[in-house]
Order: sequence, then C-alpha cells, then structure tokens
Amino acid sequence: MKLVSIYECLCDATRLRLLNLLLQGPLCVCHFQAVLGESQVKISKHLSYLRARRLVTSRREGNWMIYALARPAARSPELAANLTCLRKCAQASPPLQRDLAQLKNLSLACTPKGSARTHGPSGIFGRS
Amino acid sequence: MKLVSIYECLCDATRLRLLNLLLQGPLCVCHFQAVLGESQVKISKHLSYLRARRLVTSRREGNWMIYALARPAARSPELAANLTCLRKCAQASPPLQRDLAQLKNLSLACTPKGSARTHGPSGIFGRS
DNA sequence: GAACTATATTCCTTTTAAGGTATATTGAAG
DNA sequence: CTTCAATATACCTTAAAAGGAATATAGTTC
Repeated sequence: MKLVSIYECLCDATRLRLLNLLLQGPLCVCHFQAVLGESQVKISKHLSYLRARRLVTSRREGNWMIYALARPAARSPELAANLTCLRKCAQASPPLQRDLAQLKNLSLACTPKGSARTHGPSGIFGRS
Repeated sequence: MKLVSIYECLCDATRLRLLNLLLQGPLCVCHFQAVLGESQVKISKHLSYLRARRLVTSRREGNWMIYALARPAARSPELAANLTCLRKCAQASPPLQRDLAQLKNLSLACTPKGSARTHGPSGIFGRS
C-alpha cells in the first residue's frame, strides 16, 4: 500500500476516531455508533473505506459485524509505523481520549435502544 | 494544530514529495520544480498550503523563495512525531528516494533554463 | 416463512480539493 | 524607469469526497 493512501485513511476526523477506538481492540458497529454519535451510514461507509484499504478486517457474529485492526503481521512497515505514531498522538488528543472514556462506559455487549441486554456479540473486549 | 490537519497535509502525493525533500534542508522553489517536474502553479500552491498550516516557513532571498520545515521548536509533538515517522517511511519509498537522488544531482544553486550559473540563492544546502 | 435487528449499499446532492490559465507581485538588472 | 526572472494569487473548471434518504442484505427469532 502506498504511503499516501495511508495518510488518506487518516485524514478524516471520523476515520481517526474509528481507528483510535480500534487501537483498543475489536469492536462491533453498534459500539462505534454509541461512542461517536454519528449516523449508521456514515460509520458504515468509513469502516468500508478502511476495510477496502486493508487497515481493518471484519467478521460477522450473528447480526453484528466485528471490526478489528489488521493483524500486526498483515501490516506494512509504513502502516505499522503510522499506527504507532497515531497511538502516541491520540494520547495527547482530548477528543480522542474522550472517545476512549466513552467506550469504557459502554456495556460490554450491544444493548441497542436502551433495552435490557438479552444477547450480543461475545468476546469483543479483552483481546487487543 | 489538530491531528487531522496534519494528516490532511500529508495525504497528497505532491505535498509528500515536497516535505520529503524539505526533510533534507531548506530549498528554493526552483529546486522543487526541477525535481518534481510539476508546474510552477501546482508547486507554489502546495507550498502555500503547507505554509498556511505552519508546516513550512519561507523567506525571500533575492528573486528566490526559500522554503524550510518549521523549526523543531515550532513543531507540536504531533507534528514532530509524524515528521519522524515520515522520514522513516520515506526511506522505504522508491519514488521518494528517487526524488532525493534527483536533488543531489542538481547544481547547488538555481540555474534555470540550463543557462550557465551566474547567481542564485546562497547557502541553501548544508544547513538542515 | 414473517417480522425484526444490525449492517451494507445504492443513488443522489452538496462540499471540498485539485489543477489549469491568466495575471499580479516583488525584487534584480540594466 | 523599463524589462526580466521567480514566485504568488485570482478565477475558473473539473474531479473527488462526504453525507443523507431510501433500500437491500443477512442473520435471528418466533
């Protein structure tokens, strides 16, 4: 992947927020929606964008789609370097830190519409 | 400066090439034109873009404008980190390395239109 | 299989960025 | 003061990105 394409992935605020969350580990789309407070389409499209460029992978778990950063072994040196750089920069970014705090406050599984949790993707957290 | 703005500066191929050259030290516009082989307007605009966002500074020397990366002290931690990352990534990029090789082959001062050198900005090289 | 949930995709509109041509500016040289 | 060289800017056109509404898909539940 060309270097400029990596920067193209990083040059949008929504994608930065998504990647920042993914640096913590795999997440399902509903988590992104809850944390970012953006429309479903918008989030889905940016995730597709990142997936098309191999920065993230996705797998289905029931109705949920779980997104994760490309495995380290699948990262080009350029991508690896930039993700490391991003992780570092994110620590100094209040909005990105706020997103992480929000994420921690979420229930550990999808509980859409405030309903009592009955099911949800399992094993999302705890594997970075 | 917001993180996303840094990535916006980096997400264009021409700007990447300009910054890559500037990592070697200050340069005048004619050098960029010679190395990139792009139109004067295009180069000038991208330099303006970078200057407006404080990634580079410019000073006049006679007819020439000398561009340089923002002094280290003027770099935000995010910018510093990303420039370091870019420097590293550039080493693995054949096109960017080719630009550097081209730069080395240039006369040390502006000698436009292949004419014998009579004058030109002095002291461009040798101070990174 | 009908209804529902989560997510993706299509189609369209709006916004933004990029690039070109022509022109302006600035300093140098005569 | 005129001319020239180097660079910047204005103005315009085109291309690309972003975002929304509506719809499609895939899996689940009953």
